[in-house]
Amino acid sequence: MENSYMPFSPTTTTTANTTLRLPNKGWSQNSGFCIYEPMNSKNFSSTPSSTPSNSQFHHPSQLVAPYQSLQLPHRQPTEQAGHSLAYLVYPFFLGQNGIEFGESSSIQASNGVQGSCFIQTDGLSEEQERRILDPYITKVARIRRKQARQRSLGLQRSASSGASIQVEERRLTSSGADTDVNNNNDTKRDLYMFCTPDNKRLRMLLKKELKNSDVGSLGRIVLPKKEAEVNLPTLSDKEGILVMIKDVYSNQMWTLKYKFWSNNKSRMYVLENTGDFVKQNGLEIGDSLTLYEDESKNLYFFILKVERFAAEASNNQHCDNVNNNNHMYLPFTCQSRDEEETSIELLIEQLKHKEQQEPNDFMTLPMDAAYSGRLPKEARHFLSDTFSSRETYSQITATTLQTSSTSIRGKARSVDDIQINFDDGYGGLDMLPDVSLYNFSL
DNA sequence: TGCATTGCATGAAAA
DNA sequence: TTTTTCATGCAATGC
Repeated sequence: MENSYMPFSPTTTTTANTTLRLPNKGWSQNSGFCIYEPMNSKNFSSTPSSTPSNSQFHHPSQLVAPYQSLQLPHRQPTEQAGHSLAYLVYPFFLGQNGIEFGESSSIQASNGVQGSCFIQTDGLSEEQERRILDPYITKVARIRRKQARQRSLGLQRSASSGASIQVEERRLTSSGADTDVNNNNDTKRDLYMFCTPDNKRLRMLLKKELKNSDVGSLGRIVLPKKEAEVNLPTLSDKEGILVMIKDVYSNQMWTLKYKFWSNNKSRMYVLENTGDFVKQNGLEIGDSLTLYEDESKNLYFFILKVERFAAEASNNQHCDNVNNNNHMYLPFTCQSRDEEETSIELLIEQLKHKEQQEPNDFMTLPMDAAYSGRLPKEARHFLSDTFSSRETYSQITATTLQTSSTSIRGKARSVDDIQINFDDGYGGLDMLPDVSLYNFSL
């Protein structure tokens, strides 16, 4: 007897073609999800399917040229009145006090759509201003960031540390601004730190850097045991179960078999029938496969082709709007406290006048310094409109860009843009970046 | 017989 | 040094 774990409804299998949809009109919330739906093994196939929708969300390979072979996290550009393009990256990383669109009346989604990941760029409201200045809020935000950072680093949350944070929050909330119940709800909710284009919250289950045997002809991907046992459905027998996994930013759905082999007194966990999955997604050694689940236990996957990203970026191909949050190019960074005090303005000046300036040079500095009032007006305006708290983002990165499509022997002919990334610092190097971009010409 | 698939065994690497 | 994990080799099996 074969079990399956497929919260996604398998009833809608039409075409494997990636469809396009608006971010605010994502997968149907009521598309007949069923949990642990039995599946006839004879009818099983790993053929991808996609949920039918009138979606117009752009697969990155269809949206922006640089992603045609990169399959980086998707960035949805949005025209903002009076500003440059801003980009959001999916799966979007959710800051605890940060990108909570639709939750704050002071932050309206653009296009008149509540709950979208797009942001209005009008001036600060009084409410926003109050929140920015409210030290209590920023303190809570700091604590929550600490929690998120610990989780994101993959640390097992010990009972003691968890308790201490709770105590600290309780102490803060004794004024009545919050309750233990809310804390618990928040803690549970905080596990879901990413967001799909249609605003489903995701939590990361496991990440696998693909090896030769994973992308070879065997059609199976070995999964890390610890994460599999903790985060994936428990397997009672060797038969395994069928799982339906959806691409984070396309509608493509795959049905794979999740099972284990006995290995001495232990187990090896594998995904099987991955041949077509690997082939169609063009997976190669070094690419990473990350599994997520949403709050309804639907499974999602995300592919990051790190090696090719590094290779292409280092060849200065299509550097526009490529973020470097993987910190692959780090010619220099702020080292001393004095340097950290450097304003964003000075940082940009240093980049501009750096000898032999090349694309992907970048510097970083803490958000506090960036927010010291010397931030360029446009960038500050953008920040204010985007984030409800100055504490939300802790680091700023300025990166030079090659904006000219012309290059000589792989080197940029000119570097005429600086891209500023606002990095919340939650994710460390291994997590998908939470990034918003602000570009302006030198 | 040959090829593909399955799952156990082995050993290197990491903890 | 020992234990555990995991990449992969390879024999058994099925078609």
